[in-house]
Amino acid sequence: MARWEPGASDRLRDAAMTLFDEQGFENTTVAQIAERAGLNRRTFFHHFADKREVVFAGQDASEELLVSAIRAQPETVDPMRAAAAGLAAAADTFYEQYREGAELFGRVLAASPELRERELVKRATLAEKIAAALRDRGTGESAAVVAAWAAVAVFFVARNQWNQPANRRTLAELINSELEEFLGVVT
Amino acid sequence: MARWEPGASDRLRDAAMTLFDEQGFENTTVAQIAERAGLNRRTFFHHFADKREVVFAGQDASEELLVSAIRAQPETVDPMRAAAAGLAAAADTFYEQYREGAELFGRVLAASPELRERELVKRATLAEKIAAALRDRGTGESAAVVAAWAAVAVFFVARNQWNQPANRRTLAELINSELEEFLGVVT
DNA sequence: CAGGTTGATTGCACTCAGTGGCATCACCGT
DNA sequence: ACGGTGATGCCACTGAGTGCAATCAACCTG
Repeated sequence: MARWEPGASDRLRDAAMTLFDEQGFENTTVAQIAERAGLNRRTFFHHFADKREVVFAGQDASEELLVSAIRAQPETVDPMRAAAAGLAAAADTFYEQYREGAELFGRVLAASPELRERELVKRATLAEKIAAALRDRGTGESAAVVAAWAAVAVFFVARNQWNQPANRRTLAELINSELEEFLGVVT
Repeated sequence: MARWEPGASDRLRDAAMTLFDEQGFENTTVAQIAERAGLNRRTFFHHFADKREVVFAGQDASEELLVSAIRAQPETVDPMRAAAAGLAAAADTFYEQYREGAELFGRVLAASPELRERELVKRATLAEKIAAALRDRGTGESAAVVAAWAAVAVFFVARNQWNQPANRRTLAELINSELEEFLGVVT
């Protein structure tokens, strides 16, 4: 077996997710992950900053899309609808084909407080990006931050519903209906 | 010196905050904190679950107040205003007297990504409590979560402004003005 | 006051995450 | 063939967090 097998990151990620699912995040050591991927422990840390990051690998790919979708919204659309439209666009392109992966991801995440903590960082950076895009559209400094966090909350509420096995609606649909439900109660 | 000096937790917390401020969070070891507090390293972990928790010690004291203030709001008040009123009430009682402490807290937090990550967990549990209180008032399941996160965002935006040295307004005032600015742009 | 109970503190040994430095290897262009 | 580049491997080290058992101060009870 050649030492230079391609796709080291992917192999590490697959090994990690499988082990996390089987044994739990805390009961899995980085050494085990590396061994299953046929790599060295040290190599794991060349690919991922820490043990938690491997779970979220490649999730920022959708973010330029998100931001440009927000910018593409007409000036007349209010900030929350603009942000939600961006999230729905990103969801359509990147989420709909991942149902199986999303289930595994959700299961692993739900089982580990440490991973849920890290996910909150992802939420926060997402909210920051959205807020910046909203500011560029002319929304006030503070209102942009609040609207961004509200939109992110809409997104995650929708994603939870989308992850339920019984669900048959698309993520974008769920985002829009959650958004309207929220806007309905605050006016 | 008796071995049984009272206030071990407080001493540990003071030692930790001072050291974090002087040297940074990552450059400070638990052993240093314990030594400065005149205690053993192991004792630190009997008082705090981990090195990050010491920074947030005693912050949940205001949460019953928050929840009861939300419940005390008239039925006619919309969810976001109810949540913000609760936050303002908690702010009035617990924050206004801590200006100096809040500055130190803010400085330490701003200097450490690890601590900001942990703070997001605090935000999330706060949002959960608010959402539960809103549901009890009759707000729909999903809208309650979104409104809660939006209210929490309002709170933290306001707290950031309140922490600025130039600021002269109370935290409750800032919460209300940020809230109205947000509600103004989403309608 | 002796003796027992309780809870806070201590000490030790251990696992494991994460890091720094350096060697090694595969591959690519010339 | 040769030098460069980047991915991988090895080793040793620091420090967080844990499990377990011993110790000690204070308090209670008879």
